[in-house]
Amino acid sequence: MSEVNVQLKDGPAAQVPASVTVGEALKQLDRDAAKQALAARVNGHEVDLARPLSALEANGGGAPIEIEPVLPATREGLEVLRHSTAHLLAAAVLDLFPGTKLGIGPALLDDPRYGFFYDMIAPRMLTDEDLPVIEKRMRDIAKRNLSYRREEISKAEALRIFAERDEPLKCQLIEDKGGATVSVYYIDNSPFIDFCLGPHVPNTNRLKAFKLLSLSGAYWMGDATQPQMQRIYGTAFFTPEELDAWLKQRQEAERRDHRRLGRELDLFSIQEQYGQGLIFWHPKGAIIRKQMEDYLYEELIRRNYSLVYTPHIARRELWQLSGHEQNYGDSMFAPTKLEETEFRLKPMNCPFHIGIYKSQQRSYRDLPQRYGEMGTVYRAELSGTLHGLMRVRGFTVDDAHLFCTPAQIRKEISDCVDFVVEVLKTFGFEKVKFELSVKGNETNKNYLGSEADWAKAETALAEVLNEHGVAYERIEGEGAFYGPKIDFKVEDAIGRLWQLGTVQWDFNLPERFELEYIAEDGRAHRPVMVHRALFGSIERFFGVLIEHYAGAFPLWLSPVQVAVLPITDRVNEYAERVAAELRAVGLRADVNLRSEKIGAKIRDAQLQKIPFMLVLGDREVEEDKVAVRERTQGDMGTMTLEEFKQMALALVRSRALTNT
RNA sequence: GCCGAUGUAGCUCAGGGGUAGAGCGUUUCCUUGGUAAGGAAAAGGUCCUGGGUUCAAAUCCCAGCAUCGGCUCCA
Repeated sequence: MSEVNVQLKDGPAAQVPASVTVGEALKQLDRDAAKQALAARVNGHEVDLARPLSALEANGGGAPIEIEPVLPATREGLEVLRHSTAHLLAAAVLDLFPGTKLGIGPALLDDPRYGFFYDMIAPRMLTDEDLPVIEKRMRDIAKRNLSYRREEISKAEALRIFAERDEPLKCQLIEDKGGATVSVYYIDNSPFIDFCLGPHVPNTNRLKAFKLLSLSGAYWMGDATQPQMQRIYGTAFFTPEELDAWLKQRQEAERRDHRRLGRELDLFSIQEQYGQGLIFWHPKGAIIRKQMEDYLYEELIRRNYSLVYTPHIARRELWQLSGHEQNYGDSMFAPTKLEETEFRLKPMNCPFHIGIYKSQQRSYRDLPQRYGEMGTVYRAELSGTLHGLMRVRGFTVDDAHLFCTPAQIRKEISDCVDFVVEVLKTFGFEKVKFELSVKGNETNKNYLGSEADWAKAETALAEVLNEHGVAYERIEGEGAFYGPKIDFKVEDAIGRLWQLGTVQWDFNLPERFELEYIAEDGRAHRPVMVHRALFGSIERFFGVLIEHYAGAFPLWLSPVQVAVLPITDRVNEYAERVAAELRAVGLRADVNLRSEKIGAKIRDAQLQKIPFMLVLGDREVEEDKVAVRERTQGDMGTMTLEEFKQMALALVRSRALTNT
């Protein structure tokens, strides 16, 4: 019998019969690893443990076959586990609902919300009540310790098998993706078979900690014109402890939901009777917004922007000239007519800023022109997409448009990225995802601008990001049709990514509006235009901010900065005087005169996440001092009111993120 | 817009074919206290809206609206 040399990666070697499986070979090399392994990498390729070595390509020159276990607690291990659990889910559904047509069922590793899903079309619509039943069946199947069995068959054979089982979606996948031979996976003694590359765990009893999470619709191939399938989401871990910890963390995260905190802290509301997706900023939310805007205005002026204000509606022809009506008309509110003239609400501010640019002839000496505005826009978002402050129909963009010469644009973009980084730092965002979105090769997007334009712009954007030491992901096909852009996104409490600001290069509007400046040569030239937003939508930024701080804002943003808490009503007057003095220097102070014990007043202030409390009793009046309690540090002892004011004002002025 | 779920007091939620429930909050009274809940009483409801079934609907059925989780979209 022929023998082959095998070697554990970075480990011992051995000689084994060529007929053994990968798992058996691994056992010879490392008994412990073989026990734990979910799959293995053989010469760098992930395969099942049950694959015979003879079926895998031998190395030339007698070099040993390299085997590496795919272990739990690794990304690859988790992927195998979750992917196998998705198969188990499909097996359970097929068992319970014969005739179900399978779509796709991948593992999800980078989505903090879910671990896997399977898309399918069941003979009847599934409901939430089916999930526990399906989950139970999954457990039953898992306990039967059934094997995941791989087979390699010809494409024609695979098509025949899946056609026979009336799996049209699988047939389409095989047609689209399959080579001459394809691999299929069975779960033995179950009705399940899938067109799949693998690898998978050897058998179902490796799946011990999984949970189905939710049911939703999903379009086949992600295309809204295709039939809608049902998607079941779930997650899986190696141990029940890991699963429990994850579920618990998820619950914690839900407590940080900005919609919940918005209500509890009285920051904002959305009122059904006034309209979906329209935000009411309550006094406490509004004062935070004011701080955000003040900060930004300060920076705009410091960075030599010009502030502008523009209208909320404009003649329809403007949106036709700008191209918004043609390209985004579906998301614009319908026109409204006045004395034979049609107007439309603005979905963007750019045409207005262009109007200001065009209001006079521009010389190269006037450039760059940087127009900044908190511009409120309205977009007809589909009802199903609305989400708290994150996705709304009316919002305010901290919008700016830069008009410059080609020679200036590199510097302008660099300054924009610098600005972005500064803003994110000021608000304490550390985990930010930057994306460089560039042209793709889709045919449905009618890209403007030459290849050379795109290449030049992309290079400039990439270089600027590198210069600022910003890690980014390059995404093809995500660029706007009119130019490449830098987007940045942050996560909400449960890990959904939301886009905040953007820096976009525009090849389109300067052409459409025939923008010009007179250059040194005395002739008219076309300026370059950049769109730039930092918060993006102030509403969305606020929503993300609420979740980021779980409502416990830094002092400078806190709606109430100081809660003045008299212990007895003998000191109410002193408390009022202290609050008045705080307000006189610009600190936001509230006095709690309720007939409650000090513990209750402190509790109220803590729950409202007020940064500082001043506890005032007879002793403080006597000494003319205040007893300071900080939100997280607790009792800080007494000091004079003057000392407290200086401390608080210093924290506010520096926009400190913590009070230590 | 599409698929699924949900809609009961200001908030969080229980209940359920025949007087509408709790906790928190609110108001009033008592209490004047030293670093996360003092006591008592009261007020507070179109049980989302509209239709249907029924002697009787908040409860069952249908439709609509809104919200939630996704999908699609996202300048």
